[in-house]
Amino acid sequence: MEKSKVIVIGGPTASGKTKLSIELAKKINGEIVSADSMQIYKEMNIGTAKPDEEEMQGIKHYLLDFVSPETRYSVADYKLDCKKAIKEIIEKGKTPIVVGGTGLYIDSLIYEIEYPQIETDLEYRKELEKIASEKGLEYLYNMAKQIDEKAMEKISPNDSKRILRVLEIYKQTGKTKTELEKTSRKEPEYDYKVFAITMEREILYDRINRRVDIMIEEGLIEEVKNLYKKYKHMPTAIQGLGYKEVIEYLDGKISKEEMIEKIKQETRRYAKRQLTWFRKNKEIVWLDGMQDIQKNLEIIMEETGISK
RNA sequence: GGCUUGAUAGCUCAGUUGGUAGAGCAGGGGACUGAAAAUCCCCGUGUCAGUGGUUCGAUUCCACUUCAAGCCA
Repeated sequence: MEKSKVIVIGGPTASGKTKLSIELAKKINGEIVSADSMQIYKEMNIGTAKPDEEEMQGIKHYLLDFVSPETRYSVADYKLDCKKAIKEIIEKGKTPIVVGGTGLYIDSLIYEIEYPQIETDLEYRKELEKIASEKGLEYLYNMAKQIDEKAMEKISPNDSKRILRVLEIYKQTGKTKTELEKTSRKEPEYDYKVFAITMEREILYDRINRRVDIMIEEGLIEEVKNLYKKYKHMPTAIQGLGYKEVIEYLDGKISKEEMIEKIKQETRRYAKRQLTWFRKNKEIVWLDGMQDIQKNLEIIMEETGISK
């Protein structure tokens, strides 16, 4: 039996993914699954540029606005949730359109990466963090090297998160990261067609700057204030761009102008990293974000062979 | 109008006792398998304001010009 087609649209922040995906969904009877590590959180709307009801134009969106900011959510969760959403859409006889800027999430999907079903061992992580602060990160780096020399060839002695992960994987699964990754990629269940939007850097940066100004006008500071008041711990949500900068401002560490500039700059850098990520995928079909939206829809329909 | 100080990378500046120059920031490239909007790695040639002079050789010293800041009229 032929695999069902799933359209995937990536691209940097502020490149017009939301708009394009909604137009596409309208045109081909599709539904949208978000692939965005921050838009999953509830009460984080302005800063994540989450589409509102009006923008969605009645198109159903999955994996948006459904996780508490207190929750620790990860790629492994995403992979499962996303597959479930795709299945649901296909069962309805519609076409799934996966849209978002989180490259890692998209890769977990299109390469059908399987993650062992385990919970993050926070105790162990704390323990490791303690060792790092007492004996230095180098100590952990060497520990990791003992376990998985091959993996460490690619990991910098300064990359604390990856060093910890190598150790955590071994502790929790008894296998090394290298061993696990040898078999983690499975045969994709669907026929993924991946697109990514790009545009001239200068124009993209301009759009980002403008978008940040709009976020401030729409009440980003208020939004963060409320979150900050309500939740003590936001393990992953707090990492959202803009959120930590506003908190620095609220704590009086930086001025409002400095805060705005910082958000803009960090967002520009983020967009650059996103582009680097998507560029790595040689199968990707690039769309020019400055070109007419109808033209991009045509390209997508031609490449996927989906009409309707 | 006179005097003083300055003019070096996109920005802020350092430097060359005369042998064509280097930091921070900005920016660029890359990595990425359970925090990923995270985390991390790599990348610095520019008429040294312009013109002329001294010199084997000037971005460096001298003169003039232009521009900027400050001070005095």
